[in-house]
Amino acid sequence: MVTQIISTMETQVSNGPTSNSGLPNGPPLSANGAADDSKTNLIVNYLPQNMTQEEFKSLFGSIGEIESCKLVRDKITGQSLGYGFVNYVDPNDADKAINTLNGLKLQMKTIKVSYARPSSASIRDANLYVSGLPKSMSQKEMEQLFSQYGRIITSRILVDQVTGVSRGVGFIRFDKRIEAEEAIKGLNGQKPLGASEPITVKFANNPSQKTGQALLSHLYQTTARRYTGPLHHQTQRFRLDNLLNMAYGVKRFSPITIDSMTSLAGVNLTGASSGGWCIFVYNLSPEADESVLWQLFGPFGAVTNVKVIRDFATNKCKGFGFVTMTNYEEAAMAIASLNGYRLGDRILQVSFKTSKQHKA
DNA sequence: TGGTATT
Repeated sequence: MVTQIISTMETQVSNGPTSNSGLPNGPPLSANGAADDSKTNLIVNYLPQNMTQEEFKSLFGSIGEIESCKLVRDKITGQSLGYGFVNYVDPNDADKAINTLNGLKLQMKTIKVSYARPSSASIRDANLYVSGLPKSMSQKEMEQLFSQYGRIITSRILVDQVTGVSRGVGFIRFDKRIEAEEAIKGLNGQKPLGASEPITVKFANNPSQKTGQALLSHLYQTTARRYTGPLHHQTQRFRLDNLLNMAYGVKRFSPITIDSMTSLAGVNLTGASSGGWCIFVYNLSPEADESVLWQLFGPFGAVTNVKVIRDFATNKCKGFGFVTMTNYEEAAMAIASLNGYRLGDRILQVSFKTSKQHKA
């Protein structure tokens, strides 16, 4: 398992050689001679911690041809930093990826897909740590306070995990480092309007001063998770309820693109394993595409691949597809939850793939 | 001082 992790640490996926900038048919060039990928290059934020480069490429490759993509990882530990870049060949596919994958729920996360800003030193280290905020101040109010110094990319107020009350601590990421510097000059030690205490504004700690212990802990968890065998049925059902609540929140039968949950069928335990657990999904509509499979199965855990089987002549879905999931527990829960599930006007049949599936 | 927004 350690070997597997290390072998993917420096993986980069790219189709074709480095572009011949400036040659006929090469990419468009901006004024300074750099390739202009502003219409094709996307940044993807809030990825699940355990998503791999291969899963990342598979998800975004389902939209269109990828020029290159990279899941950004910690240089030392190899752990995902939770974001990545996808550069498409066709600007239309970049636009399509934003429209179809932005907001996609994967496990506990809702991913964000947007155009990447041109890479530049001026946009680095622009994240601020703010403390001493009035507990009553909302994220919106905090943004209003800081927006006079520049364009805010993200903001967050930390809350008590139990009560949900503000801890008076937050983060503000500006578009440009100089904007962050100006905000420190203007707001550090100042009292917001109506506040009784001054706030502290400084640059946020750079993430990732990971210790060797953190690396070992990560490797241990990764290794331990792979060999979990079948669970007792009761345990499975309990875990299923928990997972649905985690994935879908209180309205657990109403995920974004799914209109109703009609049944929770039993788990078919006959599936085989090799490089993951292959799941057979039957009764998809002719219009079904890969994104629907990502949306259906993504919330249940690590999905490494999805495939809609299409008719060669018409390119319409032949009514079925396959999903590969890494972990047995997650695959079993996805099957238990999605078998019998009504998608549009169709009742899905979902099971582990068997060698004689067509007889069903 | 969190979850991870510039390769």
